[in-house]
Amino acid sequence: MSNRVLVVDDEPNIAEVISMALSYQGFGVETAGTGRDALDKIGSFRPHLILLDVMLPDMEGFDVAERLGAQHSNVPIIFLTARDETADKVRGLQQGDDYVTKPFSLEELVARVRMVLRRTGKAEADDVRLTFEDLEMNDETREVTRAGAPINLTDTEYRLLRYFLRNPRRVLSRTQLLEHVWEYDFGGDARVLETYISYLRKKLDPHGEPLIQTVRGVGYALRAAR
Amino acid sequence: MSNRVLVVDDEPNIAEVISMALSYQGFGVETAGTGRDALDKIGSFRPHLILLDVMLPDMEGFDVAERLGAQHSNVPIIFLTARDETADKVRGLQQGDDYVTKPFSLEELVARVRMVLRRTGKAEADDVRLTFEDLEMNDETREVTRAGAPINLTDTEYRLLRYFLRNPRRVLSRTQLLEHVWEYDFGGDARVLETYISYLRKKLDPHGEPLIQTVRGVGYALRAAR
DNA sequence: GATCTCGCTGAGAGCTTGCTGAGGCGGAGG
DNA sequence: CCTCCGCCTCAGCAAGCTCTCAGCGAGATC
Repeated sequence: MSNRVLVVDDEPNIAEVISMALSYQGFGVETAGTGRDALDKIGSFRPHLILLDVMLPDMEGFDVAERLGAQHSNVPIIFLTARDETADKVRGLQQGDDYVTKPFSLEELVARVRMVLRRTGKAEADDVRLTFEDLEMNDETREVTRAGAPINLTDTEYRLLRYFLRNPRRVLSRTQLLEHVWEYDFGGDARVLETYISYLRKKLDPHGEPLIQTVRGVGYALRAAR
Repeated sequence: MSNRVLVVDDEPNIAEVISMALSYQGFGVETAGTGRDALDKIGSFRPHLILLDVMLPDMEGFDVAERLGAQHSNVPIIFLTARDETADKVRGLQQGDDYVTKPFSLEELVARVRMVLRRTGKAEADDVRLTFEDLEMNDETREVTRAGAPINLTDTEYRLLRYFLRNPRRVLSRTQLLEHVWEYDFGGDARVLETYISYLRKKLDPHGEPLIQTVRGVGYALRAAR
């Protein structure tokens, strides 16, 4: 059985996107659009973790958190908040809680969710070690090696590679990659992706077979050459 | 029992073509030409999914969607829209919704329909793996093998073969193939098809018996030689 | 068997898609 | 304030794919 996450956001698009990303990674997911709704669903769904938008139509996310605390003391919460609401504005962080500022990339969000679950000891078998062929990644130390040789990656390169490692062999579309690795409202030139694929290949391939295959007109896949 | 789809488009030709493609794939289909008509039929037909043209004679597709939301909250909608109406113009996407720009290939449309149904958990049996004789196709990784040997296909070759695999043994007419694999208003030389059949045979047959049979004067079929 | 029609395939033009090197910009750290 | 590093943009180049065309071969018809 996998961990359950309740997503509370009044923007259906956002709730949807987050929900898809999480269920893709094997989490059980339910969504709620209002504070009331959230409080209702907590009883039946019994999530291990709650993703909670700070701004909700009927009440502040914090109020939800407080009422929650009264009932189901120990469910950790990750708050979703706009970037300009500074960190200290996020009051009421209990032990185990965390927050993420919008806009975020789905990769980042999923990473936070895993981290909080691990921290609060509610995580299932954790996949901290990701491997494919002779490529290894440790998501706790952020170390990456190929055939034993250490590889230095920048943050973006790292998150891109991690998304590939979580979806090996599968063909990932440009859109999918941009949505997951970049911030979800990234509006810039889609060719960044190609640049980063190029960076990754340059760093990974000197130690062996090419691993990132181009599927022309569709996307990219992490797989061994044929 | 299979999934039901309501097709709403005021162009009878388009509605017809889509309807045929979907019923061919085992979906239950009804069509409506106006917004009023659509709202009427939803009650009796109770579709699992709605294909909705954005431009309708009596009202905007979005209005239909809104009224719908009021009544039958959770039916996902796929909007059909002209290519130049940019993505963000497609407002009001609810959870589970999607959109497709015209012109599209029927293969693409069917793929979207399946995806949305799967996403909203209303899908029937999953068909990610397609096989025929010793030929195998995995639609997630886009890997194709014959007798275990991997085969590299370009995008068009892949989509053509997939359509064959979804309709094995059946004789498929040129028109049918062109409509499904190419964009439905493809105006070019119909002989592309022959070229691609030739490409496919060249790639598939070295590993065994010929699989794509010509039915002279009619079309092609995927079946073992006799 | 002759003729005609339909289908097959090799070659190649043109276009789309992807790759990569160079550089500007901005933030972090000294 | 200056420097360095990582992120993103841009433009030119390369490669791959799609489609066209034409000539040939194989079936069909009489």
